Order: sequence, then structure tokens, then C-alpha cells
Amino acid sequence: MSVISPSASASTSPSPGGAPAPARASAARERILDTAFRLFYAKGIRAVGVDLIIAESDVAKATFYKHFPAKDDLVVAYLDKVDGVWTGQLKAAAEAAGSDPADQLVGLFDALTAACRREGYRGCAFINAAAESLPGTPVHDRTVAHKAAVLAWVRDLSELAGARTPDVLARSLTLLLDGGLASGALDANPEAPEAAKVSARALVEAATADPAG
Amino acid sequence: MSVISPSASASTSPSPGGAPAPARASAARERILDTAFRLFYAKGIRAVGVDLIIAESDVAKATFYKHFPAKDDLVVAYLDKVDGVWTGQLKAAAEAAGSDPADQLVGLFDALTAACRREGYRGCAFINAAAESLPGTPVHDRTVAHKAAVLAWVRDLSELAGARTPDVLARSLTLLLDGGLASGALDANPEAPEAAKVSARALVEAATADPAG
DNA sequence: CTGGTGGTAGACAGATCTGTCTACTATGAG
DNA sequence: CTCATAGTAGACAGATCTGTCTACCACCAG
Repeated sequence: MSVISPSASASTSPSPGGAPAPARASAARERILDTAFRLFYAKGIRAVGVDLIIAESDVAKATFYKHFPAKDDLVVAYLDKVDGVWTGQLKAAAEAAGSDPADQLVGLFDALTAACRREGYRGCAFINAAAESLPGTPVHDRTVAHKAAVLAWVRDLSELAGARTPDVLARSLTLLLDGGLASGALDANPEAPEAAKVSARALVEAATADPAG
Repeated sequence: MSVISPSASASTSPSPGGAPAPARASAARERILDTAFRLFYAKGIRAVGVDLIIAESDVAKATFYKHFPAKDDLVVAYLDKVDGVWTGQLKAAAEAAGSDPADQLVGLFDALTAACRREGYRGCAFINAAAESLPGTPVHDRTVAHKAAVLAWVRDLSELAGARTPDVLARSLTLLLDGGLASGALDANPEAPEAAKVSARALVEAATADPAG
């Protein structure tokens, strides 16, 4: 837990032409990460060897291992990337549903519907990664952290929506979400995300309805 | 789709002493399958090599390949076994809740709670297997078939319970169930199965309540 | 001109994994 | 006794996978 990069953002040469390599985000590294994003998700992590990623990224083996000393480092970077994309889609779907937190809790399920519809949809990258890793490993921990972050966000929304038991509501909604993510991979049928949204609405309404006056 | 075993059940020698090998279920085969059940679930399918299964089963390599010509054949047999066990637990939990189908729909979630509590729980074997296989392969198909069978069973119960839209209710409940199975592996916290059951009750009541008179 | 940085190309080592094959043993039925 | 069946023990081939290492190239800052 040392300071990794003192004044990491204070790049002395702030991308002169805009072209080359600002420290961490070299073109080669991005190519590797993009390839990993595509292949790991499509085929599974263990099913994709570093040799394939290297070939499809058009980089040299030494370049690969310079950026990612071990395959697992790339896997974690891949999960970081998926986290950014998926969390962004969830929040965008929620905000698209309006400013009412209760509506947002229902609206976020539109991200699920869209995900399941996508060509090559193969379930939740995190659940899949967890299935291929052992508890306690960095990869598994990254998955747990992602799910905890989503749960915390939904819990905050539930509180804003005035749920009587925001913890229970958030847990139920993420359960529906995870179920939809997992089922969507096994059943192309669009019924699943639809049912998830309908159920989410029912649960949100039940949890926020005024019992008396 | 040919007839695999004409009069398969008509074993000419119906287990004289009860001891030896009634055709398909030799002791060696059972040992292999038991070992696979344990190791595949605990570590993942790709993470377990046939050599390890052979060593832990105390069989010879030739014996292994006689019973399971390829590793994937063992994987499918493993999923068949899991299907039997898990489906049995689901139905037992449902029946333990009484004779009212609505109660059974809620009670089946007790199987989820029990599963998540078990030492070494690592999620749903089928979701995990799907994460490690490609759509269209026998292993993946077996997973899809299992999920379809559970959905069909829950749908029948929903109909018996008098749900207005048994399809939607069944879909929602299996979503909660799958979500609980997936989350349980990422979050030892027993809140998840509890929330699943509470939500299930709410959804069942909402779906079967008499809207007017 | 020099030296550091980031990259290319690819051989290589060592482990591991699936599946085959040979040779031998035990047992029970006819 | 004979023969088929089920099993044991383990070498072996061939593929694949991670990670290392050598050698070379291009560019830019000082």
C-alpha cells in the first residue's frame, strides 16, 4: 500500500501533439485491453490464452508482459473496464427515467433489456469471472467489489425514493437484476428482462406506498 | 435420435446379490462421478483436469475413458447429477411449505437459503458451467435445459396458485432464484436469500390477489 | 551523438492437459 | 478350462499455455 505514483496526474509533458504515450495509456496497452474485453467476454477467461490476445492485438509478447506482468493483471483490468461501461449504462438508464428516484429504480432495468438484446450477449462478465475464479483471488475480489458497489448505489436510490426498508428493496432489486443478467445468457427470450422490470416496479411501489396516511 | 437401448430397463440379470455392476452404474463410474461432482463444483470445470479426477477417484485412466470417452461427457453427466440433486431440493422445500401452491412458490426459496448457507457454496453449477462453455455446445445446452425445466415447474405451480399471469410470475420468481444463486456466491451475507423469499411472497400475493370481488 | 523508452519478432523452457495405447490382473459365466 | 468383461498401472504423443529471454528497431530529449 505505498504511494504508487506521487503526483501521478502532474505529467510534466502534457501530451504535446496529443499523439504518443501519456504514461499509462499507450496505444499498445489500449489495443491489448480492447482485445481482452472482446475475447474474454465472448469466450470466457480461461478459454482465451495470452497468445491469442497478443496476436489479435498486434503487439509483441514482451510488450504485453510489460503492461500486464501476469494474465491475471489483465483480467482485473478487463473487469475494471467492464465495470466502467456497465455502471455507466445502469446510471444512464436510471437518469433517462426522470428525476424521481422511484422511477430511476425501475428505469435502470432498461439497461438490462438493452444488454440482453445485444448480439453476442453472454451474461454478466462479473458472474462469469467469478465462476472461473476461486474466492479470495484478486479476480474474484474484483467481482465482489463490483456487485457491492452496484448494491450500494441502488440502496442510496432506494433511500431517496423513501423506501421503508431501503436495504431490503435494494437487495431485492439487485437480485432481479443479477437474475436477469444470468438468465439472459441462457434464454434469448426477451421475456426475462421484461418480467424483471415489471417485478421491479411492483416491488418499488410496494416498498414506497404509504401504508396509512 | 436412434433407439439407444432397446428394452434398456429389461435387465436380464436383475442384480442377483445386489452387489456388482448393473450395466451402467459400476462402482468405478460412481466414484468418478462423485469426484467430478465435488471438484467441478468447487474449482470450476476447466480448472479441474481429468488427471486429477482420475487420481482422486482411484481408477485407472483407461477405466475413466471407458466410461466417459471425453471430458465433456463427464461434464454433462455431472450436470445431470446436479440437476437431480437441486431439483429434488427445490421440490422438497416446496412440499415442506404445505399443500397450497402459493405457499409452495414461496417455500421453494428455503432451498436457496439452505444452499447459500452450505460450506463451500460457490453459486449455481449451471450458471457457472454456462460461463465456462460456448452457446451451442452440449454442456451449454444442458444448462439451458435445466433452467427451462425449473421455469416450467414454477409456471405450473403458478397456474395452480391461480396467478393471473402465470408466465410472468414464474419468470419473476425464477429471476429472483437465479439472482440469489448467483449473488450467494459473491456475498456470504444471508440477507440475499432472505430478501429473495420476502420478495417472492410479495410477488406471489400480488399476482394471486383478487383485484375486485 | 547518445541514451532512454517503448516497441517488434520470435525462440524457448517448463508445466499441464487431453486422449491413446500397451501390458497385465481378477473374476465370473458357460 | 476358456473367454469376455472390467479394471489397474503407467508410458507416451501432441497440443497448448504462461512466462522469460535475446536481439533488434525507431524515436526523441538532452
